[in-house]
Amino acid sequence: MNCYWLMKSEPHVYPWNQLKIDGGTHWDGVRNYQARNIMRDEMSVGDLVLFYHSNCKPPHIAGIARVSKEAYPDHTAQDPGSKYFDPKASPDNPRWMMVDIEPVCDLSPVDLPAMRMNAALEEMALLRKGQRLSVQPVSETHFSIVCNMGGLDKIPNVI
DNA sequence: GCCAACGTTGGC
DNA sequence: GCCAACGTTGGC
Repeated sequence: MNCYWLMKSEPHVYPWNQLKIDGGTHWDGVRNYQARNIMRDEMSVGDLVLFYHSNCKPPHIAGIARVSKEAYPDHTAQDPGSKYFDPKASPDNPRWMMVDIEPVCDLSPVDLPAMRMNAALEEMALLRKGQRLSVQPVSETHFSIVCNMGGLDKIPNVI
């Protein structure tokens, strides 16, 4: 079972700094089945997450988070006032799930061009053409390399 | 702002 | 179950 992930957020929607201020958050609003299935079926408490800022210049990984709660129904799907409302979601069939994450440590930003220039990251899902998944698996090797590029000597030890 | 690459929807 | 139309993502 994979233990390393990458999750995307647009900094003007929910930036890394906000996660640090909040001390943790529920990852609501994922409306893609593949991403949902990863959260629902594969993520465990303690798994580490690269927190990626998309849709900014340059896109970059800003920090490391950890999964602090396993998947449970995303209540925003059943809230007509939410922009994530889904009329097909119900208490019987919540349809969408989320996990909780909390910050672990900062990285000095690892930006996308730098990652593209690193041949060892060539196979990383994030760098593959057309890859849009907002929640994606990362191999331990790739995770470790990104940690190094972000100024850490190794993957942080987290329970 | 453009647009390629996806994913989803819904008529048939 | 096919697939055209449409919507979204997200780098550039």
